[in-house]
Amino acid sequence: MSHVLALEPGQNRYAALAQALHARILAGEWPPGAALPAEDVLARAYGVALATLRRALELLASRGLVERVHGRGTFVRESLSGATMLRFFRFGSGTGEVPASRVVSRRRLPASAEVAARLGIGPGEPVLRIQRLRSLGDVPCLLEDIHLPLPLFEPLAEGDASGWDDLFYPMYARRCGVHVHRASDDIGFGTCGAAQGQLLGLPAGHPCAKVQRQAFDLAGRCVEVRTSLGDAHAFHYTVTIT
Amino acid sequence: MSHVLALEPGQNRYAALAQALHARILAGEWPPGAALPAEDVLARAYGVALATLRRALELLASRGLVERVHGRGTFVRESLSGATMLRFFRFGSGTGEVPASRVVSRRRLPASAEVAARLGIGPGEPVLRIQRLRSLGDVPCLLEDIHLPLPLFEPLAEGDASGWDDLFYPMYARRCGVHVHRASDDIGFGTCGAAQGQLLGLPAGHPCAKVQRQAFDLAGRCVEVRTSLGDAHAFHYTVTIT
DNA sequence: AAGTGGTCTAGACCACTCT
DNA sequence: GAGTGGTCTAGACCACTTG
Repeated sequence: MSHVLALEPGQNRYAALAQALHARILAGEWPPGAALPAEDVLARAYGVALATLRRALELLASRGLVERVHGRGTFVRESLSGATMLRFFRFGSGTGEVPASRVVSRRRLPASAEVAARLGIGPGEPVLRIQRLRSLGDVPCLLEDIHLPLPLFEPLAEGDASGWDDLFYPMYARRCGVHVHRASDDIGFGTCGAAQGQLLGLPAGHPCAKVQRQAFDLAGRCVEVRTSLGDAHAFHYTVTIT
Repeated sequence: MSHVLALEPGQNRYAALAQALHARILAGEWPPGAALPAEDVLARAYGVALATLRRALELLASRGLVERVHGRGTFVRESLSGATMLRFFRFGSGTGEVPASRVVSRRRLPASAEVAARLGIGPGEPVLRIQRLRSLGDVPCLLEDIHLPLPLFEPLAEGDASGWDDLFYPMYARRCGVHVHRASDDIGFGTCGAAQGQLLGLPAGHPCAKVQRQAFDLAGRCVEVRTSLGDAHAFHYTVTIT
């Protein structure tokens, strides 16, 4: 199989190559987790030097689109897994304790204007709302409010929710074929309402950190919107600038 | 001038090369802002291929140690400049308004245990404490509490402080020869005291975002410790994970 | 025009993984 | 041993900046 490379004026060959491969990944030619053809095969297919093709793949790797493993191959990245909201908080003994997770409620409902805007769908379109409480050793610490667009996440709308995984993203991939590839967390401050406080074991009006997340798939569509609430005094986050 | 490359077993040539150049930069052979020798000169000096030397320089560039400019050269990075604490807050009209800056107090004093620990000096050693209020259009929004180790920052301890720059880091470089190269911001929430609230125009006990910064020079020594306080309701920050 | 970094090639050899 | 990505070389040519 031979491919022609469309070289826009002023564009590098490796950038054009990366763009071409990116498009083929989005088209589903190599699904998440699958291996791309070997370097020399791809290089011959596009008629470029090995080093040029390697540079294109390194570009895709630096963008988090593929993962390269010495001796094994180059793979399309699977969904995120290590992105828990708990990294924003200092709870418990500091040991890497595993947080328990309980689904408090689950309902179909029409998207509010705000949720629809963040999901990129029309207001009133059906979504699945999941409320979930995370605890460390019986102490509730984080309340999550999750909205999922509904035709897509139908498999989660029915059936037993008590056996769900602690990590949602791998579950989205397995049960709905949705791969979360990138997420954007917006950190802010607010107070909790009475009902929220009750679940968290905090008085109404207690200061809370509020993290609003949008999660995106490979194609850049927003597939999840999530608001997490936790005691402001337990919040901490470190940024390094250079 | 020819240089020998110490190749630890299992180490790449470009990594060793980067390490060697890093050491020469730390030693002051090329001060911040200065240009390194041209690629072919360095490559010949170390007896490596051009591509290998380029890879070493790209490594240093990715670590923020040098900056490469097409057609001009490779330069040791100068101090940070665009790292204002205001990026953590949503104040004013949202337009890129320039914040005014007023030094509220300046005093020599012995380092408290906490400040000493963060600065990496002994407790009780002399430091300069600067308190500074930043405002947007007459509205105070950010209170900064800065501690500087004192033998080093002597030039700032005396003289008129009213004409100081809005950006401190370029001033540190110009007046004290200290180049801030990296900074770590630790974000948390708390409340303000009575005196702090008075300066910020907030009631005592009002919820505040607290950003604790450590700033480091090229060699990794902590050269500044800073605590910034602002209204928690104005706080917001976005992180993207991938 | 001279000097700098950026792109691209062709090919040799090494290191890791799997079976 | 066969197949993968990682390192290194030598050299040609291009693009940008400066005098």
